[in-house]
Amino acid sequence: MALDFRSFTFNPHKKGLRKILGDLEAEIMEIAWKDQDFLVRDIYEILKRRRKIAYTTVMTVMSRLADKGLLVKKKQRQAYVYNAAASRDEFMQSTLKQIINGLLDDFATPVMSQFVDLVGDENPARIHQLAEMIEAKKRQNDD
Amino acid sequence: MALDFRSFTFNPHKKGLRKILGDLEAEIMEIAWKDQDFLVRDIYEILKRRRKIAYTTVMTVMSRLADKGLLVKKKQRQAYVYNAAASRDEFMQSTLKQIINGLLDDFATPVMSQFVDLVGDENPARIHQLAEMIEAKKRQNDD
DNA sequence: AATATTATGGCACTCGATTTCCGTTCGTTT
DNA sequence: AAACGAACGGAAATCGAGTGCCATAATATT
Repeated sequence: MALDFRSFTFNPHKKGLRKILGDLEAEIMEIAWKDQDFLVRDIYEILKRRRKIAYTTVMTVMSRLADKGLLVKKKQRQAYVYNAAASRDEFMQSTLKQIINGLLDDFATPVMSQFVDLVGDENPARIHQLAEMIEAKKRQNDD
Repeated sequence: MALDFRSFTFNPHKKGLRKILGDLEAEIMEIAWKDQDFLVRDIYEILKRRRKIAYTTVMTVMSRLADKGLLVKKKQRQAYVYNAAASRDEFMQSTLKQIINGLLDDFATPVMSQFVDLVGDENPARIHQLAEMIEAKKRQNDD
C-alpha cells in the first residue's frame, strides 16, 4: 500500500493513462498490471516486437517507475524481478485522490459546483449514483 | 464569454493559481483581476519594483495571455489597453470545467467515489453543501 | 578464466511550456 | 524632421518531464 507517487501533472487533453504518465511509462504499466514477476528482459522482448528500442531504455524507465513507486523490484540472482506495486485500480484511486485533493485545497466551492453540473449534464443517471454515494458517506460520518 | 483556454496542465503539487499558470502569468493575472484598463507599461512598473524584468518580457507574456483568451486588448491611440477577459471566478469555473471533464471522461466511477470521500473526510460540513447542490441539479434535470 | 547477462551512472536529446529580451518598425508628439 | 514610446517578430534561454542509449561495472554461468 501507500503509493508515494509524487510530482506528476494531469493533462486534461490527453487520453486515458497518458493524462498522467508518459507514453513508454504507460505502455510498460499496462503490461505490468497484467503480468507478474517479470524481468526487464521480458518487457523488452514484448516492446521490441512493436518497435525499435534498446534494452537499457526499458531498464531505465522501469527503474524510474520503481523510484516513483509504481513498480517494486526485488533482487533474485543477478536480475531484478519486477511487479506492479498496486493494481491498476489502486493506482488510479491513489492518483485521483491527489488530483482531487489538489483541486479541493484551493478551489473547493467552484470545484463542487462544476462537478455536480458536469456529472448531471453528461449523464443524468449518474447523478443518482452520486447522490447515493453521498448518503452513504453521511451515514458513515455520523458514526 | 467563452474563454477558449486550451492546452494547459494541472499540477496538484503547486499552490493556487500556479497549479494552472506559470509564475509570471499568474503574477500578471492577479493584478489584472484587480485593475482595469491597464497598459503594458502599468504592469511593467508594478513588477519592476519587485524584481528585475524587461518591458518586452511583460509585453510578450501579456500578449500570450491575450492569445489564450485570459486578457483582452483594444487599441487606443498607439498603445493597447488591456483588461481581464473574465473575472477570476469565471476563469476558474471554465478551467475547472475542463479539468473535471478530463477526469470524468476517463475515470468517471473512481473519480466520483474519491470525490465524495475526500469532501466528506476533509470537511463534513461540505458534504451537506454538496448534497444540496445535487438535489438542485436533480430538480433541474427533471424539467 | 572466458562468456553472457544484467545493473549502474551518466549524458544527450526531444518536447512543450514559459520566460526572457533584442532589433526593428510604426505611429505620435514635439 | 527628430525624438519618443509602443508594438511586433523572432530568437534564445530555461525548465521539467520523459525518452533513449552507451560505456562501464558487477554478477552469474559454463
